[in-house]
Amino acid sequence: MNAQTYLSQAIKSALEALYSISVNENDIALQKTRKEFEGDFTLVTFPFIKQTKKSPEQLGEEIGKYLTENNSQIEKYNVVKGFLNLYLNNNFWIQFFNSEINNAHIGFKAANSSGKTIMLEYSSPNTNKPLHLGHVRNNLLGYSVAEILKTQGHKVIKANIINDRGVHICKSMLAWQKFGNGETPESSGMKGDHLVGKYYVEFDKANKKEIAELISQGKTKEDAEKNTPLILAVQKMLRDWEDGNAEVKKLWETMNNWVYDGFAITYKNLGVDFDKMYYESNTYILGKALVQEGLEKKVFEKRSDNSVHIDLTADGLDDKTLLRSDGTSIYMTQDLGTAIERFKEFPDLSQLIYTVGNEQEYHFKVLFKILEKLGYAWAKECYHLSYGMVELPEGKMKSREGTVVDADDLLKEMIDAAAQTTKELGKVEGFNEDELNHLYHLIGMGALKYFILKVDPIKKMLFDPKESIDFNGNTGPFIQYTHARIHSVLAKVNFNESVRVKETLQLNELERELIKLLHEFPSVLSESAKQYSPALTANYIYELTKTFNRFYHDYSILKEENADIKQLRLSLAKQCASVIKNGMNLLGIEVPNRM
RNA sequence: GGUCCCGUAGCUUAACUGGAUAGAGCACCUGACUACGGAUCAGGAGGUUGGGGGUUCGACUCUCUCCGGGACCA
Repeated sequence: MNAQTYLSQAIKSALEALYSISVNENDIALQKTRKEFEGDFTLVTFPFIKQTKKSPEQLGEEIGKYLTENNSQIEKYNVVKGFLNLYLNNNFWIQFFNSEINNAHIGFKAANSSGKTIMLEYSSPNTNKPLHLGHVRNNLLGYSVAEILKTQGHKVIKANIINDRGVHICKSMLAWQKFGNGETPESSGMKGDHLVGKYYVEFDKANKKEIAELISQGKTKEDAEKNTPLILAVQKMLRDWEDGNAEVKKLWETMNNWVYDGFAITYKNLGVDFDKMYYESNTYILGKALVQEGLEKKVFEKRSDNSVHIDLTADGLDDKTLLRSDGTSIYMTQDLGTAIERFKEFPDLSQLIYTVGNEQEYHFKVLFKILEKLGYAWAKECYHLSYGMVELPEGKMKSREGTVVDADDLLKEMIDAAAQTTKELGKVEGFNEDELNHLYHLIGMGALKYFILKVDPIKKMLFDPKESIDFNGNTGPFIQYTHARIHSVLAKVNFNESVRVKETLQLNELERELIKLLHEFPSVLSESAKQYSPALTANYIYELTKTFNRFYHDYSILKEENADIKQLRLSLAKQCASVIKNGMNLLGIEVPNRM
């Protein structure tokens, strides 16, 4: 049984027996005992002083005495001010450990056992330029949260909606037409997304010249920006696209396909995947039907100029336009239509999660509110997985100032750094070329992913390339190294993994600590899922790893003479390695057996 | 003008739903068993949790206000 449950129940009966007060088990504040005190869990007694009219210390003493006398597994207690520290006996922890001894996935609930289906949308790039550092955080976060949700028995559909239409891609197309001379990824040797991105930049450059030209002819800046020949041509191209002009569509398809080929490589290197791809060119029309629906339900109103609105001022939001007077639609309208469509497409869907940066918080607040007003019960299950911006030591990334960190460049740098360190340390004799490359990739990505995911998603994070390449301390490679070291120990012996540990064994303080940490993993996972935070999982693995390293340093596993203790240590090492591996996998990180 | 997020050691960060002396890593200083893998381990120094008020047995956490950084809506 879970230790907190066991203790809560015991405390509940103690309170009833001693003071005839009845409390809800959830109101019993149990926390891990801090390291400087002796104990496993601590009961805070302050909440009960009013009802019992006793001092916190007295309560602690009385409850502690009762608990140790009436519960065989509670061995001893001590009281410090209003804190009652409870110490479970070895037997309790060994029983727990034995119960999990053959479990290769401690803390994981059976796949699809919750009956809940969640669609988690992430990545969602535009097709006019390659992915950058900001997308990397999005991708890692989305992937990891999806994997963490699966551990709770949810069925998760990873979705990616690609913004493949609009002015942005037309800019690349037009510039390519004008200046490209038929250049292709094959002819240039450039990755497709980078090639298309190059023309997006070309467009911007050429357009700036035209703006300057117009201004020198006496136009205002504002006027000039709207009326350059290039801008007018792009607008025409967009209209042609919407009218289904065959030539434009063909170019559009060709260039988008270059981009998809490029993205596929980046996704593969990042190790992220999707169950469902959506393309905005297929879904942007869905908004139109939605507007009709909203008008019929009298949730939206049509103004005299034919524009459609919803007034959300009563909800502390604004008056939101959903259809402009000229009939052109708006992101919000598309997003509404798309959300509704998804619940039609997957009738068993219970939740929709959007992984999008925090600059869109307002957008999603409005989106969910409107869905609610339209009467969709699932609206309250929609969730914006919001995350902070990634900043560089020199400040924000700005594409105009060329300070954007390209995803592909970044991955390569990380992998190169991993290769260099690995070579310096020289521990990989016997690896062939493929194995080496795989190892470098795994370490480089481990460093990058851990660096990004260990930070609370909501916070903006600073990305210092120098620091991310550090492989010591609280880093991915540190954890990977520990795994490799455990593996190396286990590889040296034959031991029967399913032999249960002798229940009368005395545990030393670190063995005990490690078992307690393993016991904690299930609740870390459920909390991680509840908070949509891979950071909780990351920090836990680090804690486990650090504790294991201390244990490894202080005690010998293989040279232990007592066979029972040796068996315990081997099993313990094996389960620690397993939790480290499973936990890291949830962050999208592989762990090696050697490095 | 309105709404929202963030502020913790020099730097990067943690703290479970309000609990004990605010934990780590990097950098800096000092050490470690004739190494089950030193990408390791131990110790030192480093904090008025942006400032001030409030709520209470107790506040990094809740609340008000101000300062600073950022975002969004017209």
